[in-house]
Formats: sequence, structure tokens, C-alpha cells
Amino acid sequence: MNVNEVAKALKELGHPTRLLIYKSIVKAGYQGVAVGNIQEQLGVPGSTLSHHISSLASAGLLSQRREGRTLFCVAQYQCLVEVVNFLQDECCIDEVQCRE
Amino acid sequence: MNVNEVAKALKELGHPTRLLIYKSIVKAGYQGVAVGNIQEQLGVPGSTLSHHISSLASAGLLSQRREGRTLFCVAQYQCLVEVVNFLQDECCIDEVQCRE
DNA sequence: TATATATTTCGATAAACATAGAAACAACTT
DNA sequence: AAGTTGTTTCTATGTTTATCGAAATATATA
Repeated sequence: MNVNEVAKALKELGHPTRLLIYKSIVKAGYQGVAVGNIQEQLGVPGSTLSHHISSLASAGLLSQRREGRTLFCVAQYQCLVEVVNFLQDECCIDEVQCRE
Repeated sequence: MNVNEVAKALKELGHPTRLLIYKSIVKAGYQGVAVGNIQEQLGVPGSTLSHHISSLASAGLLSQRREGRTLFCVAQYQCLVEVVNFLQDECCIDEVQCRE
């Protein structure tokens, strides 16, 4: 993941509603969570929610899986792992490196 | 740090130029790095750079210290640590929680 | 095939952001 | 006090983002 990809992921996570959406998806685990379920949880209009979800997807933070009429959002954990690794490696948040 | 504060920090980090600025500041350690030094490194016009720096500062990611004519930017490591902690705690990127 | 359910796309509008030249400000030097 | 250096603020412009109702699409069921 290069600096542009990391920035893109951080940017998409950097919105209160999207961060809550992402949190909800991550908490749901590998089976994912239905869009409608997120909508109930957060009380966001469908069209707005849909845009936020596709923003997160465009950064590679989640993928979608259809089951009948419902679409499930599934976290792409590896993406967040790579973002955090970037922050730790490139922007050392390691105690040893930074605090001595 | 609540969800809004974390989102704010992520948002400000979520821009390629700002992420590079932040990286440069973090790498400089506790003595910080001069604005003019960053400007040389990245080749960004002063006014643009100044805006980006104040964006990062507004999220608590850095502070500034003047020494004569030069302003030094110093990373507020704790802020990033808290952001990463939020991602790890609230958006579990922990192997044990997420991968089993 | 008609209707219901789940979600996205369209369309429009307001707000926020990104960019950067020019002017201003701050602090040092002569 | 005048000039120099470092940085910010002003001003302007174009671009992107956020929002959400209404219409469209996709799938299921009667």
C-alpha cells in the first residue's frame, strides 16, 4: 500500500458517520452485516448510507456479498491492518522509536 | 478521544500531501522540523503548506514552537497513538478477535 | 405478472476543501 | 530604520464532498 492508497483509506475513515459504519461492519465479523441493518442502527437515509458505503468500498475497506435481496457488507481487515502498519512503520508510533 | 475526534484526525491524515507532511514531522522527532524545511522537502507553496499544517494542528496531531524566525512543527505522538488504539479497540484489527 | 422489499442511482443544492499568488506580519541583522 | 528571512493571512477560484428525496434496479413472493 503506497502513500496515496493509505491516505485514501484514512480519508474515507475520517468521517464520523463512515467511521461508525465501518465500526459496525467490523464488529459484525466475517459474516458481515446487511445494509438495512446498518441503516436501522444509525438512522441514516438510505441514499446517504449507500454513498458512504461505496466510499469505504472504494478504499478497499470493505466488500459486499449479496444474499437474495439483502446486501451484506464485510470488512476487509487486511486493509486496515496495512493502514495501521503504515502509520507504525512510516510515522513511528512505536514507544521505543519516538519516546526516547 | 471520541469518535468525532478520531474521525477528525483520520480525515486530516487522509490527504497525500498532509500525510507526507506528518510523516516528515514524525521522523524529525521531539526537536521538530522547520516549516521551511518541510517546504524544501516537498516543494509545496508556502501558503498551501501553511494551510495543511494548520489542518493537522487543528486535529491535535502536531504543535508548533517558534525559535526566532523559524517555526518548528512537533508531532503530538499521543494523538496518533490514541487514533490507532481506537482503531484497534473499536474496529478490532487484532488477529485473535477478527480472524477466528 | 403484480406487488413488496432491499438497495442504488439520479439529480440537485449547499457546504467544505484545495490551491496558490500577493500582501501582511514577525523576528533578526545591519 | 531599512532590509532580509520565515511564515501566515487574505483573497480568489475551481473542485470535491455531503446530503437526501425521488426514481430506478434487483430479487423475492403471491
